[in-house]
Amino acid sequence: MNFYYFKSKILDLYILIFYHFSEEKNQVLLKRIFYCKNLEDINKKVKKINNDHLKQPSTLQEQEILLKLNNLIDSYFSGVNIDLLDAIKQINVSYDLKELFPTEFSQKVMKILSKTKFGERITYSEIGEKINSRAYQAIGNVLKNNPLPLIFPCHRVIRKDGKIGGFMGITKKSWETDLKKKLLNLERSP
DNA sequence: CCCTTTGAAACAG
DNA sequence: CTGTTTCAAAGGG
Repeated sequence: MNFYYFKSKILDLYILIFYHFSEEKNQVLLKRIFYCKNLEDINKKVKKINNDHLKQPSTLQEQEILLKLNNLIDSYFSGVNIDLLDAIKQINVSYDLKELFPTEFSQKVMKILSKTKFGERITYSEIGEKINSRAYQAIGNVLKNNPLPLIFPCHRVIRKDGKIGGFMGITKKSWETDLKKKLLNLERSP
């Protein structure tokens, strides 16, 4: 597995990406994305993975793809209406749906989430209705464990009472919930 | 089995 | 309007 990170030019935030690169397909296969507050955060996450063959991008091809992904994400952060789930396909970035979401329940949740577009919001309750479940906390659990935030826009899920809801496992006010707010705000149409 | 979980609803103050 | 209590189903240990 490889990792790559960059600092956003728009938001005060680092993005850390774990991925696998296939030279045959010239494709970056996403495994996990993290929002990080600072470099220390990144170090912790990288150490935690502690995979023997963990390395940074080596080939020119993968660097090229990652740079495109970097730019795509920063455009998104600057308020451009981009469907990341779709846009990454065009720059040879992909993911394995079954690997990311092994259970039936999580797949259903993510399928509904994938349908929410830029600027839209959905509530935990509405997701529950659509998948015929009232296990709201379990839905929150799936979203918390979302391996590819941003790509799968879990920040668009808010509470039914209009409150922002939790983010990255944190419910109280924090930089995590502030980030969720920022992400929702930048999607607001001008 | 036991515990926790990015929530909701009902209720108290 | 803020706290509590109960509910609910999935997932990890």
